[in-house]
Amino acid sequence: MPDSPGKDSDTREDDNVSHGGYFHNKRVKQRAQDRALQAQMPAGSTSRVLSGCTVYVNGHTDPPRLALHDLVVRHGGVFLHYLSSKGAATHIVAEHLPPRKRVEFRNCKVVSPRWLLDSVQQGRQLPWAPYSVLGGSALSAFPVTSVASAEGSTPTLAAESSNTPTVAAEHTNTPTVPSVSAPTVAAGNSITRTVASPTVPATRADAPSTRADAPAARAETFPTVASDPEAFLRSYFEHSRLHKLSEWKARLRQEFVRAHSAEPPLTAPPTRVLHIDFDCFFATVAFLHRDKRRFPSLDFARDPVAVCHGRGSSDVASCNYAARALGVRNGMWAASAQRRMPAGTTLTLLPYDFAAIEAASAAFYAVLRGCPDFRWVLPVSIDEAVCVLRGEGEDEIALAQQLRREIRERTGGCTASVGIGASLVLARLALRLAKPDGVYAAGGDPSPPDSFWEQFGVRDLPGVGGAAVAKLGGADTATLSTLRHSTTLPSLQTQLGNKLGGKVWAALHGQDDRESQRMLLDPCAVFDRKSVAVDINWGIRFATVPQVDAFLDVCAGYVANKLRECGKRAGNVTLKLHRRAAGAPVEPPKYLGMGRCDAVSQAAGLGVPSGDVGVLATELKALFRALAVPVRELRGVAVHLAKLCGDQEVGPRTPGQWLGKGRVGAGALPAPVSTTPKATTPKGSAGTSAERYRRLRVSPVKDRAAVPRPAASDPGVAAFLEALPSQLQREVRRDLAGAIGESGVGRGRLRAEMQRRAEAARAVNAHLTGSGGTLLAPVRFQGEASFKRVCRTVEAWVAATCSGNGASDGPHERDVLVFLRYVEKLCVGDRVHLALRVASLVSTALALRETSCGDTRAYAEWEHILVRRVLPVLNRNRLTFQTERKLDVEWEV
DNA sequence: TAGACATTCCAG
DNA sequence: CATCGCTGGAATGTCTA
Repeated sequence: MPDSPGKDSDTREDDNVSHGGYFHNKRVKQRAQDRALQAQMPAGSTSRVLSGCTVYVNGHTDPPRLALHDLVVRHGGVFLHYLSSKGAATHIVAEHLPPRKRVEFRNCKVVSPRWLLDSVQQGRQLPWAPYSVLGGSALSAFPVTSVASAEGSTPTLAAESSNTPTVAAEHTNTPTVPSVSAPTVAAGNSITRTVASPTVPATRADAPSTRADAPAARAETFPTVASDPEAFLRSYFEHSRLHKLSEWKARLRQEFVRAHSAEPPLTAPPTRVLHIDFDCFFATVAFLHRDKRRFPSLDFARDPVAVCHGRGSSDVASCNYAARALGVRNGMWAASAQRRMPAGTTLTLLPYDFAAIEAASAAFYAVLRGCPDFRWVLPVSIDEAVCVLRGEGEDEIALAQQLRREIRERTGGCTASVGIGASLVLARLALRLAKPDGVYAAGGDPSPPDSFWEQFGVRDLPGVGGAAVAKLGGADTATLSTLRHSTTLPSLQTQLGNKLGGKVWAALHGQDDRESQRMLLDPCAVFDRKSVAVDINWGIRFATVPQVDAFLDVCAGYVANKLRECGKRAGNVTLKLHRRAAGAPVEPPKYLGMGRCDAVSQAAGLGVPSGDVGVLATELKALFRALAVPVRELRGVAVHLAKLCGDQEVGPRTPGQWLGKGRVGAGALPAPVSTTPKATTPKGSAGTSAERYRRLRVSPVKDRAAVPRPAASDPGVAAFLEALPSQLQREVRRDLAGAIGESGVGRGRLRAEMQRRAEAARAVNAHLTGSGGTLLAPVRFQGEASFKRVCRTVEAWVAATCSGNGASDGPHERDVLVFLRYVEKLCVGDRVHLALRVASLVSTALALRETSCGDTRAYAEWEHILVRRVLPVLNRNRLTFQTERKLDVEWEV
């Protein structure tokens, strides 16, 4: 196969289309893998016979799955490792199907492996019907729409219809899920799922659209992280209350900043604030929007009601006051809540109604924002706001009652309560007394009387949670009244820490601490986003490293999109993983929950602030390998981006923001490190380590100036190194430090470090050898498939080409081509980290060589190869390398 | 001693 | 059938230059 530059042009187009989208196209990568595979095969053994076929293999087959993969790819087809939706494959290959699968795939072309073999043998795609595993008769064809959307660029349709003329036009609009019988069902696009009704009665179908035949709909397969990370995340977030809560809050804050950023901060804290929120919001909304035929006589005031997804280990998101009176609490599991019901009483479980919640919240905020008495309406959450009154003297209670009335009317019956006070903390405490469905104004001068404080415990104070109560040593039974007389500021600070101690002390005197006051004085500064994150700690179950990589790609896409939406870039990325705790059961009590876990995290500075998916994805994969959590033990994945700055602020020419710091332009070639002014070296590990690296590299060379060198290559290896993900940079530097005998690592840490690296090595090894279940074909270098041995070969090669006495000119062109090809295959074959590893290996080996012998010709030659030839290969893959640093390097060179 | 990073806690 | 355990921000502890 020719190495023509345009050979993956269609991939690039796909990339462009998907760039900036919520999730990027996984298929592109699969195809790239397969193309790489095909490129490795001898030219005579390939064909285009299966062109247009997208094949999924179900269950055990003869020949086995791997052989079929090979066959399909070899003959121009697309092989799916897993089935994201039934529309994704044109053919499902199986020997036989269990009954359940027969139902699931009853509208698909399910063929025996023989169909593939015979088609290839005869050199054309044979009719599939005679090979049908389901009996072949009168099967409806594959939905044309889904086939078309699955592969935009391949002429699938033509190939399909020529073989199966029965794909009649009548099917054009057949939905994938056959059970949606009513044509009036709203175009709920994406995945149709049967919403399990958590309600006690066994009857189903509470969903807004009525389904005549729900049981058939149940055959729908649900996306899992491993099988379809993108669909999993989308579906998960559509159903996660905590995700919604966070998302809504972020949106409200952003809207606030947009509307008020022009206004100056207040100079003095306001004297009166009003804290307002809905009573048991989710439960109220769920009740108001319940299926009235199923719950005709439900009485919200008397009957206990809770909102949750299921009935066992499902969290109670919200419950009404009748349920609370019986001991039900938010966050409790549904089964546990049920158990608290006295005999004869049942807890009614209602499903979430997120759309209705959003609508009610919109009405709520509309009422508040429309009130002329408020200087500011500060959003706290979807159902809660702090309103800052313009002045004093209004009739606060009357105002509050008026607002509550309007809110109830405009939300169709949601009640809200209002607490009023001279500070945030007093308004909040007052709100507690106001609930449910009331108003309370905290009075008293300068602070409320003991009778007010008597009604609270420490747990009622903002900022005081379980941990703080534990630190107070069971003081949770004391009322705030006794506490304010019995404690002192120093004792609180000893017990709770400086900040929280001070905060509690202030609260006991009816005042807000500095931190809380900031929200009143300069809300825009407080609401301005300082970090971006995605956390997934439910449903995380992986079997192989590539599955995790694919999920990290999705996460990177998600946070990158968030960054773009708020117009920011990140300077720092953290990967946080939850790992099943030793001794914890493999499957925890909560369905697909994380169970008992240990948390680990590692951060990486990006050097140049970035919002690029590729940069983020690369860093995340590197961090994942550094953390070395065995894939099967993973129970949670979180990505946090910090050190945000506006995306305008990162002009490509901002001096001092680049990694090298000293490198400002091609003309300003490296001043000796010793003379680099300290002040221009910004803080940041990348910068300081880079300095160290350069010092290390440069020092032992004597007569450098005497050798004519291309000006560009002077910062060569350093530039190359800096363009690597920070994790790898760190490793390379550690290697260097170790080799030179520099001991920058403490004793205890060293051991932990060794252990971690051993584990990381095992993880990578598992990935390589396929023992983790990877289906990737081996990539060979000089016939060698073992990465370890390839590394040794490469090292020896570098050594041989510049170990000379000054006579060596560097490597042979032929060898360089072979090496480049190897790196390229690694990249395309989804093993970027290995590509990076082997490339950094060369630079390390080189740096070591250079410090020990002065073979400058060969060294310069190698630098040239690294920077001008290897780096571009790495850069070519959008999702695997770092486009922005690439610019840096190219501009430099 | 400042700062970077890891970890913990809280809220809704 | 399950079930959807998020996320931003502050504070504190620890290590290093």
